Amino acid sequence: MKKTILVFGMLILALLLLFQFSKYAIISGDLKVELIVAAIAIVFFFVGIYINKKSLSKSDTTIANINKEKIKELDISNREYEVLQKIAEGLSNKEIAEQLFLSESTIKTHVSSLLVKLDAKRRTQAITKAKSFEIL
Amino acid sequence: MKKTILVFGMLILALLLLFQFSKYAIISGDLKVELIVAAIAIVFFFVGIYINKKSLSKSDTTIANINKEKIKELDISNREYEVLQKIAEGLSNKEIAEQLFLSESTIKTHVSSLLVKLDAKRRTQAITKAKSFEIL
DNA sequence: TTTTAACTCATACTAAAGTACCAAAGTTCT
DNA sequence: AGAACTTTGGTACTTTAGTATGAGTTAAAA
Repeated sequence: MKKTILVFGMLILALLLLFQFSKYAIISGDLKVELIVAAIAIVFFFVGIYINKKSLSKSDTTIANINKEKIKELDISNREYEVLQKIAEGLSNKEIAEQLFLSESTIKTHVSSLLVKLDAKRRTQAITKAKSFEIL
Repeated sequence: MKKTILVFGMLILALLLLFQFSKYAIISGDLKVELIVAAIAIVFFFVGIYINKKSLSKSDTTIANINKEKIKELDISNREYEVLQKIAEGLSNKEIAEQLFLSESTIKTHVSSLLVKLDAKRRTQAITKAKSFEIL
């Protein structure tokens, strides 16, 4: 967040400087008009691209924010969420157990409570529901 | 495709006109320098945004094209793909059988061959692999 | 008209997945 | 320290999933 503000601030500052410089250059006639116009065009072209990308990634972040709230809303614990992610990766209970250094029965417990909390009958349905809740 | 080329052509033409006009305006001194610079900046800013969006939507289309080719490449038949989609929706073999008016054993046959073709051990892994292949 | 490929279905298994119930150990908050 | 919750794990059992194999049907291509 702070980073974004800083970057945008710097950007605006740079643009204002460019603005002032171009005005000065045109009036004093040090540079050719074409060059200045082209420079402004190019700079603002890329600024447009940059801003657009920023706003797109911002909307992604917004979705990511909804996620965490939804997870809390569904009362899904940290471990359960971890297991959910592994399920979505296509791992079996045994493989998840190995990766998290837990027993398979523990994974089964987590999976069962996940299915209840997500109102799913199967792990595959848990994946689709989780995605519809924008949790994954 | 033709539409895109047309739009881009018009855009470039408009920009060249703007370019020439700004040159004329600055030299003849009809308009204030600030206004012209601001106008160029704004126009190119939005052009940047526009181009960026175009390129993003283009890449989406490309991904959609890869899909069908990849399905053929993996030698996945129509029915198998249909079953794959149902799996991704989180349905059980029984439910898929009911929806497609087939027996459960037929679905099992399709699922098994899908797992082989996608090189997956489980239906959940089939989902993730299919998505990585941009098939779903 | 064969042949090929896709689609269908069955049986008999094995292997996972999932349920139900219980219980101990560890955290966190008061 | 005690309450409340999370995490962990076990047993026993039921239900799906998945494999292997074989076989009949259909539609299109050679």
